[in-house]
Amino acid sequence: MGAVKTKRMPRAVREQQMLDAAVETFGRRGYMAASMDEIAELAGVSKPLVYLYLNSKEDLFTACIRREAKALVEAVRNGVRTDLPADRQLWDGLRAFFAHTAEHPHAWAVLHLQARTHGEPFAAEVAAMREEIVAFVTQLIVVAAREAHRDPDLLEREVAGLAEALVGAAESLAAWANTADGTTARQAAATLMNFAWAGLGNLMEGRPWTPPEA
Amino acid sequence: MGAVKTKRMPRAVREQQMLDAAVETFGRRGYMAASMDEIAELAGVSKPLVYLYLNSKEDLFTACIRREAKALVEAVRNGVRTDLPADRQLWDGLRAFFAHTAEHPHAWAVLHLQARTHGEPFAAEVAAMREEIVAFVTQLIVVAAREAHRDPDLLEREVAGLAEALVGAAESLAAWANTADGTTARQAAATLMNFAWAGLGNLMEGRPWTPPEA
Amino acid sequence: MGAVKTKRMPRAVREQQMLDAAVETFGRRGYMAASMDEIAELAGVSKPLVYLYLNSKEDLFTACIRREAKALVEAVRNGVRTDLPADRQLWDGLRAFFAHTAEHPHAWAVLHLQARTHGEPFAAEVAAMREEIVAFVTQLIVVAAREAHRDPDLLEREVAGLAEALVGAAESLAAWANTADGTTARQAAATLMNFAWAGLGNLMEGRPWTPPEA
Amino acid sequence: MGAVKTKRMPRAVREQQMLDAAVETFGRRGYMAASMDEIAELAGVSKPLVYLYLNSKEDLFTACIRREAKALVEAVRNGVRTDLPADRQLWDGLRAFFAHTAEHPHAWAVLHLQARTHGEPFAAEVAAMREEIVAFVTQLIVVAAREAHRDPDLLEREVAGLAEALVGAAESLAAWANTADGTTARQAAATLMNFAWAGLGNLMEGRPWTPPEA
DNA sequence: CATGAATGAGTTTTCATTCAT
DNA sequence: CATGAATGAAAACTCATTCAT
Repeated sequence: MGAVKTKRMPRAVREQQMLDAAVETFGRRGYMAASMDEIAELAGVSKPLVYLYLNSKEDLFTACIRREAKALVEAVRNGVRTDLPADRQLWDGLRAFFAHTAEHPHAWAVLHLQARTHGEPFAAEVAAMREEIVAFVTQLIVVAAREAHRDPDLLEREVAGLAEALVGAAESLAAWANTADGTTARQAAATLMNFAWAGLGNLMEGRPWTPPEA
Repeated sequence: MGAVKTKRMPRAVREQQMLDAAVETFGRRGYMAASMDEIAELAGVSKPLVYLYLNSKEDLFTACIRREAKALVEAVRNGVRTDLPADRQLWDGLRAFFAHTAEHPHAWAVLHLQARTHGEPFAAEVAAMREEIVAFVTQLIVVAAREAHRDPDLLEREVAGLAEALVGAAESLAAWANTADGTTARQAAATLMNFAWAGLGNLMEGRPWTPPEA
Repeated sequence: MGAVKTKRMPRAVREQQMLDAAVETFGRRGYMAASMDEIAELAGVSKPLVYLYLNSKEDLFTACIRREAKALVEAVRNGVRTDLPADRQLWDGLRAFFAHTAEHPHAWAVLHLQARTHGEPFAAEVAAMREEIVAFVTQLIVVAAREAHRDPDLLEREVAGLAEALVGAAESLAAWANTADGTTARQAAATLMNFAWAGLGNLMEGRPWTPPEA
Repeated sequence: MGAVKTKRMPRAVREQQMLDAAVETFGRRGYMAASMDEIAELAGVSKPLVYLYLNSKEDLFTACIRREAKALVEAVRNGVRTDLPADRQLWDGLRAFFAHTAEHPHAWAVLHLQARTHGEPFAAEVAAMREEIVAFVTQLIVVAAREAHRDPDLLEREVAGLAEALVGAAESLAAWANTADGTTARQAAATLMNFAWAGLGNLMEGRPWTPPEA
């Protein structure tokens, strides 16, 4: 599984290999239990090279978080077409989210578990990403309320908590969805849409939402 | 801060003091960063005594998880009267949950963050507790469906995911709720009830839920 | 040569053994080149014990400097009887100094070479000791001038430099004296007395050397 | 601060730039703490080039010592006119010595502190230079004795120690003199002349200090 | 029972040094 | 010539864990 020991690679490439190895190791073992030795070996390089390029264990971890946070947000963004109705956007976003976390379980472990468990420098990094997603969801809810011709002011005090709960539920279901095979990713999204959108709709109007194309 | 150094305490008491110290230290520093030295000192005993009673760091951590998992489940159980309607039970359970996690932040950190972040032996321990709670919620949903004269079989495939999502949302909101003061604990429960119950009700019937004695 | 590996010694004793080993190693190899491994092995203990008792390499080095500086000053002090005439005091002090440095070459290397070569924290420690000795010598010169019924005010501006030069010369001769056997220690003292005291006498009798042109 | 990165310099020039950088770095940081990376960067060349020209850290350090020792001896030599009387030669030599060490503090640190602190290969190098200076001073003393029409044989056994003490005092005063501004360099020389020459004169006029009790 | 004394094994990190291009 | 890429070896420091008393 370790990369083929090719010699003399350009720095940018080697750095990505190191980050790959680091994400896997941090995700598997946890931040503290992961040793730089193991990461270096998995990356197929010597430890000094890891330090030369990434400075320290902390910096390496931060680099992992940044790369994976960016990748996750982009995956969700790319899964959504902003010209579609809000419910469709949420549905697509959820599916992209579950698909990405299922495909990159170590990255998800780093973001969801490790980064939050090891102090401010790292937690803050992930909190920023999370806020971006919560903001996206919040905006979707507001748009949905507007589409339903509801007065958004009335909902405003609830929206923050709702978005927070929705994102929390999604994060929680990610682990659940990733246990079984790919089908469940879609199912998870469906479950959550029903759970969330129907609830929201009920708040605002009263009609359950159903996933498109069966 | 450390317990008063009283000599000759019965073993059971000493063990609890050690677990108190361990939970606080594990919660504060994380499993790996917590040192047995610090725990022993905080407990007011010598290190060999910790080993005599609790065998190893792993066993000590496991003992912490077990004790706190049990305490949390009991807190939720004690907050609920099974002779009341399902929605009331859920509402009471959520409030008890948020109250307990707010009162025992280190214990909650151990269960929610540390235990899940450090490999199977510990994660499994917490998963067991979680399943107990999910089962409780699942049963509440089934009862609610029955109270609403709905065919529970029709819902069965959804119920697992719903309960999972509800619990996940609750866990997620626990951190959110614990940031501000006690009022928010209640608010968190209310938000979650609206989010969840209204959605469920919608699925089954179509009536929003409102907290009692607002 | 390493201490006999006796187990379970009281802390105070072990600490002295460690300092012995550290002084020898620092003196022999230099501060940076000395490894904690080597010191621990020479002391006949494991490295963690060295850290447990002396905290860090820096602290260990500082402890060495303090102990040896104190020992050297005390050796000189004990060699001098303050009720004797000034020249006799200087003679006795010099002999004590040369004897002590000859008997503890590693300690002298630590104080004279290593401590001054590795930055403020350490240099300051030695500078304090040196000032104590310079002050002692300065006072002897003043007393000698008074005994010679000379006006000390006239000399005041010179005395600082003279004491400094005398101490410097002594430090320099210490290495020279330590090369050969014990006899040379006495000879070194005699040489220095001749060098210094005769010069001082000349000064006080009003026959200073004056620089050419201006 | 680093030399301007000009391409294609003749080897001799590049080597001098490297030595400049090395002397500064060794003087500032100490032999062990100085890293080849820092030296190469300060010299404005790549690390392999340093190795190509100077072989190893040890060789580089030795080259520094040799160059600076030679420079110091030459500075003293050039400051002295051998056709003048001995005391004048000593006075001029001391002034040249203090001036050179004040102007090249890093070089002086390398010679006086670093080289002597890091084992035989280097200490020997400096010892050679020192002996050259001691020999020069010894010869001056002998000449002075001859000028004073004294039998030099009588003094022979003392002269070595006197020269040693004089040089040691000078080395010691170099640090002292370099703390304040240029004026003190001259003062240091004067102090030392007074100290030394007067003492010598005393000796030769037959008024040596004699140790008590034989 | 309780503890001061002690350590094996492992951690992160740094550095002098060398190739392949 | 010149350099970016790469590493073997070792250093300081920590920690869970155990005896001897």
